[in-house]
Amino acid sequence: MCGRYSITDPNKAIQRLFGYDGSVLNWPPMFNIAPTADVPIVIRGGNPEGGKPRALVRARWGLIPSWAKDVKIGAKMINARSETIAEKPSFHVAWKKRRCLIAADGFYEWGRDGDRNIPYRVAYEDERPFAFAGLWERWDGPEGPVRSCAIITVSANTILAPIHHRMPVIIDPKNFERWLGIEDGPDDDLHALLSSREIKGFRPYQVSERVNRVQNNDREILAPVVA
DNA sequence: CCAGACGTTGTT
DNA sequence: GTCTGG
DNA sequence: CCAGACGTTGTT
DNA sequence: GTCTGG
Repeated sequence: MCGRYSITDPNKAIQRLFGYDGSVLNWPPMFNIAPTADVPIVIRGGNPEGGKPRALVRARWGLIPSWAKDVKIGAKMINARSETIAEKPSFHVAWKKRRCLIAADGFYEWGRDGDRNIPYRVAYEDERPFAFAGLWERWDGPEGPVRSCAIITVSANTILAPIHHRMPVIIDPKNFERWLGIEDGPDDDLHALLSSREIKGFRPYQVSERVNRVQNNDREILAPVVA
C-alpha cells in the first residue's frame, strides 16, 4: 500500500520527470506527505513550454467522488486497487478519463515485527524522482471545486514483499504519455502498465519512528537508522 | 421499482 | 453517477 | 499510513 | 473499537 511519501525537491522533480519548469507552483519540500495533503500531480491538458499536453496542478490526496456529500470520504480513498479499479463505482470514471502522475522521490511502508510497526522508506539508490500511477477527480463542494487524487496499488514484488504485501504502481517515464492518455491505446495497455510491478533500483531502508507523526516534516525523516 | 452504498488495509 | 440488494 | 480523540449540559 | 485529522 502507500499511505505516506516524500518529494524533497518538487520543482526539480517536475523538471527531471516531465521536462518542464514546474516552479510556478513553487512547492516547498515535503518529507512526510500524509493523506489529505495538497500534492502536485500531472494531468492531461495545457501545453507546457510547447511540449506535450500536460498540466501540473495541485490535488488533495484522497479521491473524493463527484457524488460525495462531504470531503471526508476522501480520507478513505487514498489508494485504488489495480485489480478492481475498472469496476468500482468510485474509480470507474476516473479510470477512463482522469488518470494522473503523482511526483515522488520516496514512499513509506510499515513492516510488522511482533507488536511493533517498523517504518521503512523506499527510494531509488540515487534518489532520482519517479511518478506513481494515480487517478484524479473533481468535486464541487460548498467552497468551490476540489481536485483530489488516489495512488494505485498492486501486490508487492520480491523487493517489498518482506516488508508489506501491497505497494504503489510506478510508471516508467517512457510510458507517461500512454498512461495519461495522450497517446491512444486500448484498455489492455493500461492494465499492462499497472501489472509490471517493476521497481528496479529501488531500495528499502529502515527510518526513524519520527515519521509516524505527520507533524515531523524535516529532512531528518529521510535518514537511515540501524536496525 | 427505490434505497443505500460507493474504499483499502490489516487483523481475526 | 452507477451499481447492488431487496 | 499513524496519532489521537471519542460527549453533553449549563454557565461564563 | 472506530472515527477523524493530518
